[in-house]
Amino acid sequence: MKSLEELITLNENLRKVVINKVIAKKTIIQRPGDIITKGYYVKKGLLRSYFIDEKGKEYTFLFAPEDWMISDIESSIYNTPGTLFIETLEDSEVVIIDRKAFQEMQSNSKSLNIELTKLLNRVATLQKRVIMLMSSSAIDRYNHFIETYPQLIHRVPKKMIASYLGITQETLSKIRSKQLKN
Amino acid sequence: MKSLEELITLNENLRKVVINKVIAKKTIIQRPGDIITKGYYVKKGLLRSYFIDEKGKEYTFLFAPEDWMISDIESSIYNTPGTLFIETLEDSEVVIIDRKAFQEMQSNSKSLNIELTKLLNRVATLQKRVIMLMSSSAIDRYNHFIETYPQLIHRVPKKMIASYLGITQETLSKIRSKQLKN
DNA sequence: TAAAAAAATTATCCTAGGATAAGAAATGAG
DNA sequence: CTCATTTCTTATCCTAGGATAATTTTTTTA
Repeated sequence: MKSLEELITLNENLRKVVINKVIAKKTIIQRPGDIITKGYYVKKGLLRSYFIDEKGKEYTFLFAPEDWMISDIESSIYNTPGTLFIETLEDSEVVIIDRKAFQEMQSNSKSLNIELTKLLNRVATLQKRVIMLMSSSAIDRYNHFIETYPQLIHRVPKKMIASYLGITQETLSKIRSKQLKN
Repeated sequence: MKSLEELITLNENLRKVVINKVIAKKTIIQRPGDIITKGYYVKKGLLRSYFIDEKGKEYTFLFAPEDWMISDIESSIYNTPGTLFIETLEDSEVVIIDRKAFQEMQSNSKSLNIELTKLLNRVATLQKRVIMLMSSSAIDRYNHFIETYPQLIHRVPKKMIASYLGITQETLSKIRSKQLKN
């Protein structure tokens, strides 16, 4: 497969939606709350995305060394404020891709665009799941599950819900009985 | 946005790569080791994907009620044996989409296809990450990290690696010093 | 509708990894 | 080169959640 570099050089349209940039190390290039439609392709150096929870604890979401992409997918799909910081860990050269412009560029295949949207949704869901697994206690994960899938609690055996949350069914039982008392 | 249903009815090409099926509850429709290019869109009922680790412990990866998609993405990108079971939890009606045929159908936009591949890779990466977070101990996660990103250990502060693995930097220190002794 | 199988609960005991704290080592800035 | 800041390590103590096992409840099947 051709590198992004080569592709950009070759493709007339692509060159229009793409910007090259050199960024010094320890620069925060994106913050939670920003509404972003940008993705960053790393030509040289090292970027990192991370988030900070209410208690101020920091969680690294992704490292992006050479030839990786990094972005806050959730935000770029839904045009909602992002949740991630993105920063350079080393002096870096990146290609900035404006996803909006990119997507507008080719609306020729309807079904493919729908497939793309589905996939983006999937990435966003998994992104949230990883964040949950890293930062939340079993109780918080359970509560979040109930909010997100209120119907499923009645349709799915508890032990499978436990196995989705990454806890044992015994622990899930503890949590539920404790919650009933309050 | 139109439902998949409507789209299929409207689109001549789409109808060729798509099969409707009714499946009884508790049927396993896919197993680890299968080489799969299929995705399942749930019209009615409830599917679940899960995996089983070496110790026989079961982890639910995803629930798919009405209007969800479910598939083992990793396998369908790389044409490698899959890692997930997929089963019906209720009597279900699904639309089976052959991803290979689907993708061959529209190779018109090169750059879009590349974008698609990138995204699929991203989903696969996140899928593995979720599986790691749910099923592995801190030590295993650390070892896996080193194997996957051998260079990064030297380029990234330890505390950021800890925050990527979902552990504290003190615990990472414990792990590392224990490993040096062996 | 009875018997068997599977799922859920509860209690006890245990361990991986968190929190806290304090010192050592490394990095950075003037 | 030196002082200050950040990172890393080590030790102690503690807690969320796992493992095990026994009992109850629900579901399945004959």
